[in-house]
Amino acid sequence: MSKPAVSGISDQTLSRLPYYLRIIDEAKQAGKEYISAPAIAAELKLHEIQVRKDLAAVFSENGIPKKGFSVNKLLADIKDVMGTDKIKKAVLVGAGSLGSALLSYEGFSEYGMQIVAGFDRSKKKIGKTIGGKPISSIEFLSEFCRQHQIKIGIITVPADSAQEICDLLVSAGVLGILNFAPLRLTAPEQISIQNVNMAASLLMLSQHLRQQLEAQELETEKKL
Amino acid sequence: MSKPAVSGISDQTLSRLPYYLRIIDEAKQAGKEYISAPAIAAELKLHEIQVRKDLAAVFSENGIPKKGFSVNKLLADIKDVMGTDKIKKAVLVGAGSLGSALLSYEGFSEYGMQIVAGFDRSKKKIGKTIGGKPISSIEFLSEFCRQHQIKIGIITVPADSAQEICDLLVSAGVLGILNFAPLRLTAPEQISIQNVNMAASLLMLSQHLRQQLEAQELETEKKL
DNA sequence: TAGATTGTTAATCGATTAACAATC
DNA sequence: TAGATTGTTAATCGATTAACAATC
Repeated sequence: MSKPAVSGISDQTLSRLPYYLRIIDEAKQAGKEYISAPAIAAELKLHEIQVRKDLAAVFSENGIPKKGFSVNKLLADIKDVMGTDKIKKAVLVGAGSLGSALLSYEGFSEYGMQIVAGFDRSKKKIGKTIGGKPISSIEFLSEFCRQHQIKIGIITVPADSAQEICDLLVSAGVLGILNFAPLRLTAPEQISIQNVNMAASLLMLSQHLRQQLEAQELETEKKL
Repeated sequence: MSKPAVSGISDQTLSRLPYYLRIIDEAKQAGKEYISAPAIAAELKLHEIQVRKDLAAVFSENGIPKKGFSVNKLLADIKDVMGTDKIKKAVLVGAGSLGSALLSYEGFSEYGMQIVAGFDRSKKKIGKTIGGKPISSIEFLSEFCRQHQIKIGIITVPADSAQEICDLLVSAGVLGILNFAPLRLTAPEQISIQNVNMAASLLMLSQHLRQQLEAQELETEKKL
């Protein structure tokens, strides 16, 4: 709060915050007042220096040599940066299997987001309720976003129509887009687009897996 | 196929392959025989050189100056690297809201993975079927993995029990883990762990959003 | 005081981008 | 041939890691 910081936090650091949050929260539960970078690093198998740098980026005060960082203050600052306190409303477009999945997923609120409505083109979906959220026709998307001051849109439509939906969201005043479609969307510079691609995670996994299996086969061959 | 390459592909490059695949597939649909790096780059808003390097990493032949890369051969090579052809079986542990979501999600097969069974501790879940997959007690996890030669495990349990499940999976012969719990798991070196953290994506999104909103407010103030 | 831990400044590393000669 | 596009070698950039003085 006291630091102008906010903008100076790298995406890499941001992506580690949820991990820190958890560890520090545990420390609080355990009644600890201070926690040190080496302790956190050990827990997360990260480098001590990285943790120190990350904490420095979000922490409004300084750590105390020999003791570490105030658990309570760290928690407050991290939560502040994460913006967990003020829940932001979002709409989701594309109630297919992934879309339905996300509509039913309750974990978003933990990170400051709440999906308030779903939209789809299919008449089969329109009118239904998924995960407690009503599904409406895409016709009403713009109107809804404007009326409810929606700033976040989640795109779970097929790649073909993703750009079109993106344009629609942007024209309705949405500023941030969480894109699950396997393409890179085009939008004005001030719109922030986060591409979530599980395909990539799967690829990396199966790549490593393949290497691992090959290594195992080599081992077996040697033994024979 | 002809290159030993496989291991030399960076995670960064891997994560862009799904995008390339899509563009190149479109080119094929359009009847094109060749596609150039600049063309792909323009489509994806990437740098031409990056595309060239990425393609070089996966392509078993060389591109042809002035023409570009053979669409068919590129497709074959990318698919080969992605291992999309041979579907790998996976189990999912933790049939909560995210777990159920993933069990119902059909998109994994597109990237070479198929969830064949779900496991949970809750008696409410056990015996049910989600997304066509049976949910069994965690008791039977090890046995199932061994019997079906499962090499991939998906963890969607709460952070508290994630490590325990991870250990269980590893002892049952699983080699790759897709972890959705917000903590970093410990496992023997040869086990590949991919952490999917949507929290991070959400954080980056809301961070940019906040900056954007602040910028807008400044604009408004100026006008007043 | 001594030692652990901090913040800061410098070195390393990997990925991206630039420059350029080779070639169809 | 001329020009577009390739592959390769070098420069830049950002993030991670190391080194070290400051301090509770």
